[in-house]
Amino acid sequence: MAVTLRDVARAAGVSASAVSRAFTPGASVAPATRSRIMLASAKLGFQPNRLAASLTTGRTRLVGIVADDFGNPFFLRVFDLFTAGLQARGFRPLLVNLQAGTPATEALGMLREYAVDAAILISATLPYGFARTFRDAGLPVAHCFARANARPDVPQSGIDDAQAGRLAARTLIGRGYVSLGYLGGPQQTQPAQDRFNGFQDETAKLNMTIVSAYAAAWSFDAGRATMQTMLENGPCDAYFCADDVLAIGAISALRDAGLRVPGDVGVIGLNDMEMAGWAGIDLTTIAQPVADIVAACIEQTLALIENPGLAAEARIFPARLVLRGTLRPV
Amino acid sequence: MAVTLRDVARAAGVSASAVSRAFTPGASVAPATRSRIMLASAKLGFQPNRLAASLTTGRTRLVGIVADDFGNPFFLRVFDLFTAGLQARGFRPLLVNLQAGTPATEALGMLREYAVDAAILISATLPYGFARTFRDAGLPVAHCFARANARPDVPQSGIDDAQAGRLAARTLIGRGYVSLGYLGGPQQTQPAQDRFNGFQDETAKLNMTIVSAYAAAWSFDAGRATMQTMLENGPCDAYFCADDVLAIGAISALRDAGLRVPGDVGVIGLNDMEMAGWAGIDLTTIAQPVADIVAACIEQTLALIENPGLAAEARIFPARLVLRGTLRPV
DNA sequence: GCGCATCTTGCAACAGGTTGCAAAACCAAT
DNA sequence: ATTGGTTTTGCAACCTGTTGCAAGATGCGC
Repeated sequence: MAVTLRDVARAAGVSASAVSRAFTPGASVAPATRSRIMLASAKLGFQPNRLAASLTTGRTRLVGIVADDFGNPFFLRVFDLFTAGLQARGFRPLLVNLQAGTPATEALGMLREYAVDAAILISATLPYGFARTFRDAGLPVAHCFARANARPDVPQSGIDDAQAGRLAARTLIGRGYVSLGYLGGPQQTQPAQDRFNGFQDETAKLNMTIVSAYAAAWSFDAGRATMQTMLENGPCDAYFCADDVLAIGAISALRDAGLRVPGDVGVIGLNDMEMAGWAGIDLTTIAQPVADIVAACIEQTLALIENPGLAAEARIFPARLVLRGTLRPV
Repeated sequence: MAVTLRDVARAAGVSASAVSRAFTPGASVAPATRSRIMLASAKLGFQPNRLAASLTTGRTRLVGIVADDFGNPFFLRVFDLFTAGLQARGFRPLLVNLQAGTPATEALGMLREYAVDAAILISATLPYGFARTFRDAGLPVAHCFARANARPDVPQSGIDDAQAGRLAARTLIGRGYVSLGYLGGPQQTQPAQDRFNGFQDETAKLNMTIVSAYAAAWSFDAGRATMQTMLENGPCDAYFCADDVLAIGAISALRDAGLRVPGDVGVIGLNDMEMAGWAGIDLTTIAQPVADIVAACIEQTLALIENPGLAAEARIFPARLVLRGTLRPV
């Protein structure tokens, strides 16, 4: 059915090797031969099969994208950047949509079946050993949005969650909020803990105590439900929510309880996803430089493919305050 | 580096064919032999290379997902459903992120290189001939969220946009709104036109005239900007926005102009994306049964792989009204 | 016109599986 | 034991490209 190398070879009156070389930049072919081959290819509609080529070259130019949070709108931008970025560099993304609890070995298997050149883990919630399973199997792997770690097991990129937490605390303190609350994502996830730690470090300097709670998921509903529970003991002056969606859910609960934001209570989120800036939401938040983080991750991944022995490095970017309308003025 | 069939064959003391058959359900292997092979495979960590297999079987179990709108949060859910659905049936999604204006032949080339078994177009904005280019090249293809068409060129699934438009009109008319406006997405896209046509059909029955405008993209900013322009001639009683994100942008413009929603002006959107239900947005909208649409599309695609001669069929689902807080009570 | 260096080309082996075919092994019945 | 039928197995060819090697072609300087 499909046109093969040998069909073209026959049509152009050359050997199969010649056709292969015509499609390999820098290979030894006479210009006249090459153009004759290209002509025949165009006429027959030939397109080299990269998978067949991968058998000998050992490269598929396929990169596995492993993600487990398709609920958070923040990730749409991330997928866009990853897929476009890989595509621009001649790689094609193969998606693995991790259902909660899929073991690492199974995800690994799904990718090895297709001989991907590398895998990228896009997740803040994946357990710690996940990336290591991939690396130990000899598959180049990078972890995006992982916990900041000066000496990581695999290349990683993201923000320093503790720094983001400190920034949130300083921002709230600077506005004169006194009793502070923290609303995190699932407790077993690193970002939820690290953001809390940074937040607490800064408040502890002033001997402030903070209340905290962890939502069951990084979602609107979980944020809303958790805030409702927190409110049973009365509201704080302001809350740091470890994620924008969580923050929006929390605000919904606050307003339902008759509290005005920012009139009665301040809220600051994290991520600066697109809709944080939408009217009706207008959320003050801490931004991750997503484009930089993704670009760094792609760079790390491709470097690792070139040189599998490369030492793992952490690319950590600063988080940045984005002021909108959910905190009172200074 | 990687463990191959022959390594396992050697370890298990059988031929390569035996190993291949051990991994092929229903193939002729003695149970004892199979378990010996499986044991050896497990010990060596062997995993069949599906790409190598595809050379002889002609099947990669790869499905190309072609999408061009990573800006609309609605699509995150769609990606989730597609990737999970394909995965559950043993297919792996290969993503093509279409930049505006990428010609169909180029997208096709990216997929043929990897010998995908089929392609799925996920887009309401792709030009009409796109899918046909794929089909004419002999690649099974289905189009999700395409224009409802009783006799389509390729299998398609989605809602009947005209019906959705009629539903919007009837809803607004039923609430007593008199002067009505339509805010569509990019004018050259089918859904923007068809939703308008349905909307107009219904209003024409009552001899109402409607004002209409088309946004430059299916985005918040475009919706907001277009509504600002529309307001120069004074507001309508209510607007039907052909997409939720557009509607949210439009509401932002209305409120900025000092108009209350739903006090002064009513707004109804389309899609019922998750955040339409969030507090602070609370958008009345028309829902597409996304899960059904995606499931139908996957089904159609896999059926087409099995039987490439299958006649193209349109699976059209009814759109449904979701009442929230942006229309005045009846 | 010759010799030598450089290009170009085809052959054949190979990458990692699959599969038609025929031989070998097995089983039960005579 | 022998026969006939069914299973199981291995051989070898094949899927589509790539690549080392050596032979053939070309070009250049003298």
